Amino acid sequence: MPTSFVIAAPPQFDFEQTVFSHGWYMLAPFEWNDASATLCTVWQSPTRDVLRLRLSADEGGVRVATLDRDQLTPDLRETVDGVVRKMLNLDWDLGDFYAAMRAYSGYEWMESERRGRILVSASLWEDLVKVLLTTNCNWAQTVAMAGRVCRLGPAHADYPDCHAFPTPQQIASLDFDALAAAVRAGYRSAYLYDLAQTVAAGSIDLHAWQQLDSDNLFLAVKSLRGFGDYAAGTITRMYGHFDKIAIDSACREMYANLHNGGVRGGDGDIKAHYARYGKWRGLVMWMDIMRRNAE
DNA sequence: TTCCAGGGGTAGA
DNA sequence: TCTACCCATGGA
Repeated sequence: MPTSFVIAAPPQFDFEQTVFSHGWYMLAPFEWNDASATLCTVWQSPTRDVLRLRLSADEGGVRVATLDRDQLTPDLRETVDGVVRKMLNLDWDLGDFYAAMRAYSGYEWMESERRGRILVSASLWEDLVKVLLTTNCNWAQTVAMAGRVCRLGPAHADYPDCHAFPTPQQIASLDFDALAAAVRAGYRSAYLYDLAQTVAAGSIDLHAWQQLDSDNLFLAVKSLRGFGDYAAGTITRMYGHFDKIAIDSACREMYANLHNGGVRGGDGDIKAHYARYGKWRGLVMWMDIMRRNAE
């Protein structure tokens, strides 16, 4: 029997706008159910229980159903609460963003549609892996590679096809050739293995990274092998810093068609265009990509 | 076959 | 700092 509870959300929160803030909802262990408008995921608790969580919109905020429990201990409920808050970035206050954007015509929809909140994974480690898997490949390949990585994670006791995302220790403990064959991520496999070993060895503290300011988080991500300006800019945006522009092929295509008459501009042109939005530039750029994709 | 996708590392200038 | 080239993978 499932049990559920509601997490209060800020007034600017919109569940589906957050879920669809980018393609993360398509990456395992996330799974969107269109008929029920629910986001399901599989999550491993600190005590190594593999649980299925189902998130949905609720009048009070977000309803969280734990499908494998008829009740939760206070400790487990607090931990689940924290993970869901993190995934939906419920602690972001976008009021200043909306207020700043009122000075620009053409962006009224951001506030009226309660856009700007971005879905992330249960852990920074998982987000780093997934960002790495977006580099230099199309989206279908990213989805496939993320699915294969997730299948290396711990399986649910009663649903063997349900896997939580693997921990760095689980990836690091694998033989590299076996990992590469299982994931089929090409040259990215070496970067994935490096990251897992670095985190597993305790050489970097990803919990501490989440307390860093924008510049230092950007530099920390860029210090990892396989992570450049795009990857670092994407991670900083997902973790609440918007003063960087993560330029990739989608950004260049969007800029050409939305702001430059169909003509491709240089990366410097793109940065110059978004500089007017100050500390919000990265979020405005991302919203432009989402708007372009929706056209 | 060739190109390229939600890029990054490296060598050489 | 900038450019050219290379890097596995898989779909178009």
